[in-house]
Amino acid sequence: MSYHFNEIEAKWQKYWADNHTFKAENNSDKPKYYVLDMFPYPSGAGLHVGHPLGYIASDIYARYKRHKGFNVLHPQGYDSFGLPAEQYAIQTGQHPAITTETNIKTYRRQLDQIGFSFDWSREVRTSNPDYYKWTQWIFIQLFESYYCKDSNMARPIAELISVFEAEGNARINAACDDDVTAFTAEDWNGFSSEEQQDMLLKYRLTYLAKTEVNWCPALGTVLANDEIVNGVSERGGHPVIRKKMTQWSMRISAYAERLLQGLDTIDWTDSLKESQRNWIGKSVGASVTFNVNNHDAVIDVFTTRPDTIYGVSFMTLAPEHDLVSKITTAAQKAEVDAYIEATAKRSERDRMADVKTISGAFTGAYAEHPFTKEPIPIWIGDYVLAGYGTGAVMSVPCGDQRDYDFAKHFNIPIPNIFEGVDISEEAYSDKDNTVIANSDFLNGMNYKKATKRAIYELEQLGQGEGKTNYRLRDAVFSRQRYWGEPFPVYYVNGKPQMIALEHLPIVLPEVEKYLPTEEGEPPLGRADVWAWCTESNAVVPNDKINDTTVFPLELNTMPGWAGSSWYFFRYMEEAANRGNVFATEDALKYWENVDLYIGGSEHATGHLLYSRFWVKFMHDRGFVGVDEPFKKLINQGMILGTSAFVYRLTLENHSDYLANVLTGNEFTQEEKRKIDSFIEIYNNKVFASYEFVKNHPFKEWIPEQNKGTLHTYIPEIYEALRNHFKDMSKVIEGIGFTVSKVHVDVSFVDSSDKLNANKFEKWRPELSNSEFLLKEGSFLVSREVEKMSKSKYNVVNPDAICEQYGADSLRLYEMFLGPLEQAKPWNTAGITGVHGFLKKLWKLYVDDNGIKVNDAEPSKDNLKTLHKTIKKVEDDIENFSFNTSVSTFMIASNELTQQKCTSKAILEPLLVLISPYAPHIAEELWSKLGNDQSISTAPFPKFEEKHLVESSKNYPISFNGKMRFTLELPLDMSKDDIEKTVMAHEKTIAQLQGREPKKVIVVPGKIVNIVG
RNA sequence: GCUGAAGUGGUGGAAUUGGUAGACACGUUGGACUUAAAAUCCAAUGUCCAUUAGGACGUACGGGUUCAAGUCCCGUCUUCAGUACCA
Repeated sequence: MSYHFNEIEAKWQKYWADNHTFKAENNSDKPKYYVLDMFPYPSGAGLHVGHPLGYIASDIYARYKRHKGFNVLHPQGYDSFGLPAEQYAIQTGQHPAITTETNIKTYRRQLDQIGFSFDWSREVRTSNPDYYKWTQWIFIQLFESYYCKDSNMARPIAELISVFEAEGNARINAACDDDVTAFTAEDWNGFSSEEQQDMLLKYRLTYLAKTEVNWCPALGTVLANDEIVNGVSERGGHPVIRKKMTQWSMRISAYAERLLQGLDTIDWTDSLKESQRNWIGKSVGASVTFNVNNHDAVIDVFTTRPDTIYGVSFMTLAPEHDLVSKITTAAQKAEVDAYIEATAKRSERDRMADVKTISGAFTGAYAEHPFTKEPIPIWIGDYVLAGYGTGAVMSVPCGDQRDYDFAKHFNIPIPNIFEGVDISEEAYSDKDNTVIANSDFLNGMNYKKATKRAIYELEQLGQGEGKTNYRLRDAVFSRQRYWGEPFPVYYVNGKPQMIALEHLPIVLPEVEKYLPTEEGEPPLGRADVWAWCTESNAVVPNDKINDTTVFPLELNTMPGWAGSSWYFFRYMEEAANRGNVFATEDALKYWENVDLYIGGSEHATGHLLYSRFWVKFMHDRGFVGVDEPFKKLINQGMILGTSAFVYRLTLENHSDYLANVLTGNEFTQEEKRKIDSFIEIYNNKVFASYEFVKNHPFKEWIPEQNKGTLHTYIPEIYEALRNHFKDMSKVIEGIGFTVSKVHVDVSFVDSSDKLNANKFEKWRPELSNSEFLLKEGSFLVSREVEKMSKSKYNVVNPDAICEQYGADSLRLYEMFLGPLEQAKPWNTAGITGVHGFLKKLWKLYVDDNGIKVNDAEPSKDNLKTLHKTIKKVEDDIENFSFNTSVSTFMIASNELTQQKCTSKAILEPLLVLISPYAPHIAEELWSKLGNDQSISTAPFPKFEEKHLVESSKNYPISFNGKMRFTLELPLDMSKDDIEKTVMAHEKTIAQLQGREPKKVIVVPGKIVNIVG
């Protein structure tokens, strides 16, 4: 009986589905464990072998936890709103819901065939109205909340309103827009309803604001930064302009400090936490107000170094700063205007990328130093960004390198305010060893003391205060797209109104085209039935809009991160109980949060920050009990492709070339004609084995297809051409060629990098009848590691692997490739190693007569092999070191085969160890051993130290640290006895050649080292 | 520039606390079986020197600590990822 993996795998996948083997229970005596994969977007291309890597790892962990007696929640679903489906819809007119459905089917089939232990009964899809009903509900809750800085949490907006009614906003300490001014209870009560709504919007956790976006008029849409290349759109190369649009924003900045502090409570990688810390960008310092001379104006700056305030020798404003036009003197106006114009032309990217060019202009105006009252020239410079802080800097050239460079460039004085520091070459930015000088009351103080004192003195003057600044900006939440969640919002007199929970979901309307309207409105502007009737509480046709009972609905949709910011809570509830709540309290209480989250690092500052924000908000408002979504998080590394290249010859007639003329090589008309017809037949059809190119000095210069040309004279190839085309040497003499490197589909190449010429010729019509220049009888391709992508022909589909080797082989091999978190290249050739292991494993249990396992008493060696495997595998899984477990399994099966082990006492527990990795073969052999229950909850074997206890050790004997030979000695031998035995050994005597050792180091159980 | 991770045979990688560097695989070479191929099995395989015995070198590079360094310390280089005129 041999190992028929296809049959076995299909059988068990069906069994698991039919028996709901992996259904999680919401009521269980077992401890809970929640393992989650990052939400997949079901793309049209389906899965390639890189995608399941993280799913396999999490599946191993989930299965392991079941063996360890946990009630495991391991769900899966789809982040099914998104741009690709919408773009496909724009191109083809096909409704995104249909393509999404098709793509999900493909995904599901591919996932099923890999044998994941998902509880599919809990599947969610963000584009499903039953789901996005609750996304809309959360949005409403954000709208109905403000952030109270006193209690440091979100609270209902109603509380704020009652304070406004009773006493105005003077005592309110809340996160709000910068432009909020003070008002009294009388003011508030006197406000019109519209004025009150406007004011509340400045406090709400989601609010409407005019935000600058990258608007592409030609595409009629807003683009993300990475969709813009060199100032034009990536698609189509259309111009992009900065445009202000009214959009929903999320007041995530209110949570900056808590998002930062929360990082200390979760088990994430340092690099990930570091990215989030950088993104939040906390800096502690002071805000300082400078009066502008001869103007009724002030410049506010934020500085992290108030201690250096006496070193200020100029101010720099962003060219876009509002004050610039007001304060610029007539004499400087021309220069300043020219500079502003030049800056505006430079794209944000150019401006940021160019660090070397120092540019700026003097406004002619002066500010007043708060302490010395000296005039300080005000400059503008594009190294100051309008969007960060206040858009203005107090420039301290002696302490900041950029200020220093600017001052040097424009001959601005650089006063030195540091004691005993040379600043003639560069700025001195070391905070720790600073002693302040030339600074009046700050003289002699260190950074800490001087900072404190400077802030105190500024407060006395009323010109500054201590302040903490965060880089984190509020997140824009509107998208001008079709395929996303509609907002539960309609507008009365232009003011947003929320639709009550009982009328949700507001379902995405039908449109006849998925493009923006001609007027530049989002695609929902094309919907005919998209108005809200406050009497029937229903969506009604637009022509009913009367602005008394029927109002227009919001035209934007929500961004991709809306649905993915809370989906992990939805999984906690069983589908049957999801009707009236996003998840019941019991479910939320039982599952708490995700214990293990696995996914790619590209979500470091997007999804992973936004979901933390939403969870903290939901926690504040009492909707969930936890305030972090993901306790432990692991990033899986990317799987790269191993591209294959062939070397193609592009032929030219060189009969008249100098080289031939010089050698006296002449061609007759007849010969030239032959050359031409040869080229006609064989141009771009002759391929040279990589062996010919391998040692060429300019190998690196050989261009890829269509990427320039390089004439390469490779004598071996001429030689090969002459051999290949017998009796045509004269023709060959007259031919010149260019070699270019061409991607070839990796499925045509075998494990030894030999090309399958048949498959290659059938690939494309123009490749038929190709000629191959072999070296030593074989045609080799070259290989390079690149990102896996269709255009590089290095994509490997898991379907093909499952078909040829089976899902268990795929699972093992993905793990075997290397550490989970590291990027590593895929090379299908290596899979024969793990596949061979599974066959060997099978043979350990089954021979031609069926199962061969018996009740034989296990030998000492058998037990040793089993228990060292238990220990190693358990440690490995706990440390997410899955690659080393696979090696351990191989070693165990090699050893047990060697030992001719047939003992059930060994082979049965071994199956449990392997089952998280290769569940199908484990189930099959488990049932063959007579078990009638699935292996999935069989207890994990218990490690027993006693089987590993050794009586002797093969000591390495080193001389001056170099191992020369080994010696088997009893472990209970004393240090002295070991030394005596070793010193008396003939090999030791031979090594020493009569020398007297200076010292003998004996570490019992480890090593002996003889020095001298 | 900054932050983080990493650099080990032809290749993927192992070495968990400083203690036998290269486990386990792939590939390669040779052999067995076979009419042949596939499959399977056996052996060798870091580099160099040597017929053998054996020896020298060897974990990016240069130093250091130690009886002993892939592992610890200092410096340099390279690669990858993230981020960026962040005041």
